[in-house]
Amino acid sequence: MTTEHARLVGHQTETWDAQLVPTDRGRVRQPTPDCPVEVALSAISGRWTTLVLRELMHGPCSFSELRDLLPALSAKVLADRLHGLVERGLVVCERTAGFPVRTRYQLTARGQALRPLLKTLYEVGSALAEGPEAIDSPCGGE
Amino acid sequence: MTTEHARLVGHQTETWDAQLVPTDRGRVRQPTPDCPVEVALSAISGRWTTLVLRELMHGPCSFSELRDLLPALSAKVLADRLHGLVERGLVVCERTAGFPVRTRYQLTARGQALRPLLKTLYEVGSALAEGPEAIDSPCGGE
DNA sequence: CGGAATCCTATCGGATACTG
DNA sequence: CAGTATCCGATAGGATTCCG
Repeated sequence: MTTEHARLVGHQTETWDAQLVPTDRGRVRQPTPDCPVEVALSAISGRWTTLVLRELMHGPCSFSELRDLLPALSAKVLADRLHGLVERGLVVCERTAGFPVRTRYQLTARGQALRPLLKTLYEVGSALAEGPEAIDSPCGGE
Repeated sequence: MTTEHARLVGHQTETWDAQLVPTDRGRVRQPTPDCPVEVALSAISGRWTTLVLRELMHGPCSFSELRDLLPALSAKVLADRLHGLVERGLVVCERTAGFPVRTRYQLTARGQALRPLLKTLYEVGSALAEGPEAIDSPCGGE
């Protein structure tokens, strides 16, 4: 009875895993935008986003530097990603006045907060990749 | 010069952040399927997936139980998600022989490996949600 | 240099209806 | 109960071309 789920949904008494859902914000039955998990997911959403973030974690970059670091990423998609990141306050962009224009994309403090997430993605992904001993599960079956 | 990036890409000497990219598998310039980060991302990819995983983390569920727990999730999408998870060896499905048919979706050991990821998503998402003190960044600008 | 504009295809996810 | 089948609108994201 240790991991029993008393999830009699139609009727009160719902227990939540304190590790997965520590606060009320996570007690959702739909992918609502204000659920912390959704917030984090949308921060890294979109193809190439984690790679762009990885480069920026390393230090500020100009548009072209990012293009050089990720040659297969098209200008349009890079601009899309960058705009999304700026929109969410994860990155700031500074531009020089002169010509040719120079840009400087840089993580904000909030953007830096994504570091542990990238780290965990890597760790968990590594664990999944190396261990194809799938099939059986020691879950808490009754 | 502590966090300088000696990323002279066109020419050798690339340094990698040992925390973000500890192994060769992550030294990629594109979203390749075998990069650990991509492996983890594809494990949780798709709308509703993290919610389905959350329920399964709590214990095995039948198809209908999942539908009750996530009422706004359509049968089609739930089936899609479940199939994807089974395909990747994160979940197993058992069915009773009799009638009516009963199912039992359960996380595998690999599926359980996603727990720390869900936890981190929640934590990082919470940090982002509560701290809109965006703008300035104490990054390692030169 | 640093993009924006346009176009085009693939896939996603939701609604609805039906089946073993 | 546990799905499948079909349809369909909305994006995502890549290629290409042009602009300040």
